Amino acid sequence: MPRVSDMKKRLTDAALDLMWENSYGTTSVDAICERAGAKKGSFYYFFKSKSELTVAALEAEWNKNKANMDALFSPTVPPLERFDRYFDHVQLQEACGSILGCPMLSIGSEVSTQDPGVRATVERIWDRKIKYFESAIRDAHAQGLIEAPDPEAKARALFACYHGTLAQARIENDVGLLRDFKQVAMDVLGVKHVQAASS
Amino acid sequence: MPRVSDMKKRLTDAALDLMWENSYGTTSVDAICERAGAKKGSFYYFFKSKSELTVAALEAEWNKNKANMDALFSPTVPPLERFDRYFDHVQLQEACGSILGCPMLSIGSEVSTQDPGVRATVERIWDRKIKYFESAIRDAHAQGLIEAPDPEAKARALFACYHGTLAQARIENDVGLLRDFKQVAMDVLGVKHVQAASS
DNA sequence: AAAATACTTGACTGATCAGTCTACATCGGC
DNA sequence: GCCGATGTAGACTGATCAGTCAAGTATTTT
Repeated sequence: MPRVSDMKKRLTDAALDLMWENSYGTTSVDAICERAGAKKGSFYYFFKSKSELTVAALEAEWNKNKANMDALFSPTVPPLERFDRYFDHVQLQEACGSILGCPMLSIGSEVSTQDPGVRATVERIWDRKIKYFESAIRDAHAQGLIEAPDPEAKARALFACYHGTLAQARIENDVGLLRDFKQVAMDVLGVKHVQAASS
Repeated sequence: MPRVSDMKKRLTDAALDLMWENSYGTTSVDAICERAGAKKGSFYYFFKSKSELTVAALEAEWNKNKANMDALFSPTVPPLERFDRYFDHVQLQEACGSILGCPMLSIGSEVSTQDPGVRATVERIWDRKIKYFESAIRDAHAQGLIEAPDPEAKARALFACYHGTLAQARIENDVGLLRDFKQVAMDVLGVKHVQAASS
């Protein structure tokens, strides 16, 4: 066995996988250990509880995705195009498996009244994501592309719609909703209709 | 004890309460029994499993709300006003406690990969709710109030946004999002902006 | 080679889980 | 007054749960 173990990562990966496949509440420590190839003792060597592990797993997942978000929402990209690229990216990821947004949403709605630590983490990560939306909206407003006197509120509203669509798409196992979301986003942002006509 | 017991209702009520306060997965049969003042035997006299109870509870809740939905979405009401009234109604209910939409959403995202029976029930009830949206959208389109060549898709998109906002409002414990949703709904529907000015 | 560090093992505890079972109570109908 | 139907009571089973712990094994440091 190596001096520095990869078990911590294996545990957080396993946890996120299982919570995505099932749910936070129904994912047991035993199951996480089994999938990670760990024994109980190892789990509690690294983490004090399932809650603490979840926090670590979510933060790790965020860090993995941050660079990508930075690129997609780069100020060098025209503001409305940032959303375009982002929702394209989401749709692509969603088509073939898990992504940060979705396990976070299901975990979020599940623990919102239960686990304060996990809840705070989810909110913290969401706030960071909303920041990307917000600055893109502010830029779009400044360029006169949209009318958004309150970028923060607009960002939050769009984020909520986006998450709802993500959740619905998952529950009904229908990517169509996600495919159409780009247009919905433009509507919510208040962009003048560009009829993506059939020819 | 009366000939006909109210225990069935007490059990479904207790179940929905607990699932709203916590979640589907973490709500145990024992806890439901305790809250309903029932013993294990009574529970399994009425229901074969937690899953079956949940289905019954959701259907019962829907039936309780159906008349209200019919009134709010009555064809006698101008189509866009139906949404206005509905989201007002939702906001009011949400401000002081539970409502059908929300426990259904959290249960839905939780069991989407687990319990097929509950999942099917959630989808069935959602489909019914979407029908209200859909016909209002079709009417609005017919009256030239909005441009919606595909009312079903529009209804589903709006429904997803609505649910996302509901979920977000709950998680962040912020009714503001819900208050603003009427405008977002109009945007998604494609209604020309009516600036609800500050005077 | 000894000691310290970093990690692993798996048995164990006590609580809680879903679900079963038999015995019992209360009622309307006769 | 008794019978069948509708419901209730609660002990019990075996599985699974989160979390503990003492003992062990590599690997690096000294």
